[in-house]
Amino acid sequence: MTVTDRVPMSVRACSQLDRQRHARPQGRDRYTISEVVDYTGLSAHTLRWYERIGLMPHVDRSHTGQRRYTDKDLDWLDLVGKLRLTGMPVADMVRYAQLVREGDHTFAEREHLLSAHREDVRRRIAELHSTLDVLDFKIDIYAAHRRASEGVLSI
Amino acid sequence: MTVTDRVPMSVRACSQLDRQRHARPQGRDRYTISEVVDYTGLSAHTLRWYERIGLMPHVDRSHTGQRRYTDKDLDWLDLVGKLRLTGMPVADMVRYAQLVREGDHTFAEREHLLSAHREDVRRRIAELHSTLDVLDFKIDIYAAHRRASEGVLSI
DNA sequence: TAGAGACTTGGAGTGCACTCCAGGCAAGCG
DNA sequence: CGCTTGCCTGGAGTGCACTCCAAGTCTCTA
Repeated sequence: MTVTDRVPMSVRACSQLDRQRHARPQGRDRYTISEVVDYTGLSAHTLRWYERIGLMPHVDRSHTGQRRYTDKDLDWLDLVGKLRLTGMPVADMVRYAQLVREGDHTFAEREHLLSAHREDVRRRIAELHSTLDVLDFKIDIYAAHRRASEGVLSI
Repeated sequence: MTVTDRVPMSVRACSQLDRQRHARPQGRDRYTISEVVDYTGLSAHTLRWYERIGLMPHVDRSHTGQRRYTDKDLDWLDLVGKLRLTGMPVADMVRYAQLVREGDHTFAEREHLLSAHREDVRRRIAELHSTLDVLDFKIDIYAAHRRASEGVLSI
């Protein structure tokens, strides 16, 4: 019985318009953190934090210790972004990342985790639709009032 | 570029099953806080907090100072619950409550606020659908692997 | 080779939406 | 009359997901 299911504002704000505002720089396979920032829209802080909490599958480093992300990392961040959009708790994503690291014998549990989440997403879609009905109803009332006061109905 | 769009776990957990686990006690029109807790699924803490932040349209009191909610209050809490399900920030709901208190001359702004939110909800539904596609894809892979290892395809 | 700008770290801070606590009042019951 | 139960208050605490800071290192351009 508690809170917690967020979809970052940032995500909502950016989702359609600046999606892929920077296409993936093809084929280099060793991206700096700021390139990944441009690509994903996440902040560098957040990327480092993801790593700290175990949400990234071991990011490579340059000889001086700077992060170098691969195409595989970007693919992973795409998936994480999708899951995040649906409000999957970070803890669940970390669990999934853990399973991926553990190897093929965790396939069953991964499937189960994703299936459960899919059910959740379906339920949420249904909830949102039912809210849309309420919004439509309310908005219709206000719109009717506005049209009336604008004189459209006063002929 | 920041967080914040929550749908309480509580809400998601309760939404289908124990919806209306306690039907509205008809016609009394003076409900105690614990009756409202049963009806809405919100905690008493949360109900008092809603009032404190201006999300409730002035709740009546008994002669000893205890809250007495009306049917109108329950209707309002239903709407708030719907908006909350969609992850509308509490600040926005407070703004809406304010407009309602201010009277009919705020109809236009209320319509605008709800319309903007409706767009938001529609966008979120679309996002969720696109995530469903990704989940389906992933789950198919795991399921195919499982079937293969179960020998279904080894004939 | 100097300076700007990008990168590193651990840990502290932020904002949201609750959630709980201490201390106290009021009503009903044996 | 004492006891339990339900309610009241302001303010502090919680959990999540970031977000920022300080202080230092590295890299690139002029």
